[in-house]
Amino acid sequence: MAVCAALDDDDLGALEAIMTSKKLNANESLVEEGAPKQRVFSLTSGMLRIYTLLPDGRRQITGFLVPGDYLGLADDDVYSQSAEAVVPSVLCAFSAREMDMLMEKFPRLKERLHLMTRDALRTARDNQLVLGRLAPVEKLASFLLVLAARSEKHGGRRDLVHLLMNRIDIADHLGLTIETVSRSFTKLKTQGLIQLPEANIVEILSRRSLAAVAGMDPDAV
Amino acid sequence: MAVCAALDDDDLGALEAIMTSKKLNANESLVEEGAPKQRVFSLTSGMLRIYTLLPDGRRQITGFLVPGDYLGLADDDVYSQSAEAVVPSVLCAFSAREMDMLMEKFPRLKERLHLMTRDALRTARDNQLVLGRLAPVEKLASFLLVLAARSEKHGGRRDLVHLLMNRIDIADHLGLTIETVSRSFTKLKTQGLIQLPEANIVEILSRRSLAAVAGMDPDAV
DNA sequence: CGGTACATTGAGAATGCTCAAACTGCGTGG
DNA sequence: CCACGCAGTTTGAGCATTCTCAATGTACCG
Repeated sequence: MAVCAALDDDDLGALEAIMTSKKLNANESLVEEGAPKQRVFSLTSGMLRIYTLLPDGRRQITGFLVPGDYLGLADDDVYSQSAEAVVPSVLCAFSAREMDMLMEKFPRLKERLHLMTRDALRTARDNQLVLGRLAPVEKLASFLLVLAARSEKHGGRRDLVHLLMNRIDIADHLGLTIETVSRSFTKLKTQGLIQLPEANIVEILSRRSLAAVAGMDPDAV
Repeated sequence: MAVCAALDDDDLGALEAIMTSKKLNANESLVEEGAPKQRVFSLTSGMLRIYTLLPDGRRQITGFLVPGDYLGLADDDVYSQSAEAVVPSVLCAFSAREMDMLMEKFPRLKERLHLMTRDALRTARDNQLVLGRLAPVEKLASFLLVLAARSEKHGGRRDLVHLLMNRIDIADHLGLTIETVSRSFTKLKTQGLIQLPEANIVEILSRRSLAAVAGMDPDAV
């Protein structure tokens, strides 16, 4: 197993040399928006939520990190967002300075991170579409499809999603209240598109119909 | 004047060698989502809207490009979004292949584009906060402050914003209807925060209050 | 066997949307 | 030069949806 998931194989030796491991408990904070970016991270196991707070406490979770994801792509010298563990998590930590030096030394590592940054940008823009133009049930359907695709990519079943985050997290990610999230789950259940054997286990019964509900071209999924 | 705005001075000569100029009429399409990325662009004058469409016609404008902005940062081999001119615009066009080669040759150019990509990522995430957690008047206030900041950066007055886009564009950017956008303008006017001498000229009377309405810390502006 | 945290359901209120009409600025043609 | 039409914006009224507040349900843990 690649201890530090998904970084460039050639450079793994050099990476491991400067890496330290870090464990987080559930809901433990990792970085705070506005703090100097001294370290960057690669998530090994678990899940992180990346979020911004408004002065009055409203929260927008801009995304959830899964193993293989990198924390610090968007930031120059300060973190632009806060990050917390959703469940107990393990990360590889690197000094931001040393990582910068390593990137100069290993162009493929640099290229890899830039690829991930472009990917993150496309994802963020997809999220803008979801937040700005989808109705609640559509938002939830879209979210479940994203989670299912990730599950498949990590070797899981693409019709079975394990929700590591709770309803509050989902609501703060989709721009809804927890009640509306819950009602949206119920609607998808009633329509026969999903099953909820447990509150955080989703079985997708009809991928195509779910995609149609998500306001997408069903063939695009 | 830097013909191709805001690219690295050292590399300007090499850039100009591969560059061609392109003019667009208002509402003329530049690139379509899904098409192969054969060219990238730098906006010289005018304004572009970057957007995604849902199959049923709903539209999310993820951002507006102003002079100096670059089109193609997020894309690998296909455009991930469509782009159209808001007003008559002039751009520098580059072959994507030649630009890639130039990036290898001039590290500072590459670095510059990666910096712009990170910046775009932070902006996209800010937009997620706006779309997910702000009320209509807050969204509009936030949008006006962004435009004002850009106006200032380009040598204009920071309390005077010229809206090049129409209400439909604003609505599709903020996840609202045009009626709600219009009513939000009226509210900001009534509260004495802005004046609208013309439908597309906004005078900001109180920056701090506007920031407060936008759900931000007034000192952060 | 409570107790706690989380999720669901219900009822009423508030908000934003839909549909419709009026208003404004501007260009064209009588 | 004015009338007209057109595109864009604003305003109004009613409706649908989502949010708020409250209660109930459920699973897990000490």
